[in-house]
Amino acid sequence: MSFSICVAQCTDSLAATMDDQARIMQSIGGVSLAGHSVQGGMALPPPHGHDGSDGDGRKQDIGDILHQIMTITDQSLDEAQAKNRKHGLNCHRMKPALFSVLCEIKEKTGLSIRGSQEEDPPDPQLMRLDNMLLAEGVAGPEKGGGSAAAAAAAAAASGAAGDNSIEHSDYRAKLTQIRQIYHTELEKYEQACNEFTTHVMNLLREQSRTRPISPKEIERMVGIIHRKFSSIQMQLKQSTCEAVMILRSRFLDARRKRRNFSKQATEILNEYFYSHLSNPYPSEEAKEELAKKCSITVSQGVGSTITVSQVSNWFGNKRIRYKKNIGKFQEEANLYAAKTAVNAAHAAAAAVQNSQANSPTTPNSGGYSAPCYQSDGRIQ
DNA sequence: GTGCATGATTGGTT
DNA sequence: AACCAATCATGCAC
Repeated sequence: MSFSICVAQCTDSLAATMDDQARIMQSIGGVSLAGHSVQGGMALPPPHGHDGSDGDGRKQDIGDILHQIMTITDQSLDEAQAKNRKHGLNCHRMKPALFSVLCEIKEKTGLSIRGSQEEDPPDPQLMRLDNMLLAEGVAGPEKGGGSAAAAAAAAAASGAAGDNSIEHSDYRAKLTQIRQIYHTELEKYEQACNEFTTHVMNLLREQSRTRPISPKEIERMVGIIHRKFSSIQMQLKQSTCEAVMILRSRFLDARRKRRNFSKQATEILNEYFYSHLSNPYPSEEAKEELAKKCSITVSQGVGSTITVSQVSNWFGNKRIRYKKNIGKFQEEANLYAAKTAVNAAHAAAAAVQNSQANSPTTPNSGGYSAPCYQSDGRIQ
């Protein structure tokens, strides 16, 4: 975000303070100081003129110091001449007293922006953002403990415990990513704020040697800087909230999105379906078994995990679609019938190896049986 | 872009 | 609660 803007704005504030300084000098130009009228800044008597008397000497002191202040303020501080004057000013015996008076006048003339000095009531929008970030687990202590990766891994490891566990783990992983970015940025801003505050404070302290700057003024400046940075932080919070909202909506929408099962998973389901065509209603245990089997292919890097309810959906869809158009599925049915037959044959061969009962297996012995449909089309 | 395949959802039925 | 049937919405081959 715009760190440079903040810096620019703070620098503006500094420039404004410098303007204030000039105005003060003008305003006190006609003020009677130590009983003597001092004309406008630049129309001061020459700094080194002497008229002999002690009183006049003191007047001369004040006039001298004021003149130096004005010259330094108007000119570049880099100039060698200004350096000399600065040095002269610093060593001037009247300087502390005059600066103290100038600071007092500055405070009294109301140049301090009292309104902004007052403690602002907490911004309701900021509070909303904070509450949301806290509720979403972005701000505040980390939920559930452990790292994001660990949390995601734990969620994934729980497998088919919940239908949305995988999506949920994805959601949590992404949320943690947002959280990390948020905290990193926040830390960066705080660091930048501290650095900038220190820099400005040093600058003001340095300047306070050449122009009257009260500690209150420095405090105010720090306040201004902090406000600027907190407004940037609010932008960060807002962006984070938006990111969370987008993530949420995507997560919810994702429920409706579908991904095709892997070829292996479909094969497993089809094998079961066609080998149980007379009663293609797997029990809860069978569904769990199938879901497990299908999900194993995931660990081999294929497709995504399949839940029990997905297996139920698949069988529901398959039954209705098979029934609607048996002809279309005939080829597929024959294919899987042959497949299961071969499997069964292998199994049988392994079981009764070298057995005398080595009769050839019929295609249907593998479990394939013609479906029995009632007159209304219902699968029996 | 279009049409088909397919996983998910919804409302009704048993 | 499980299932059916219709429908939605996306994936994918062409």
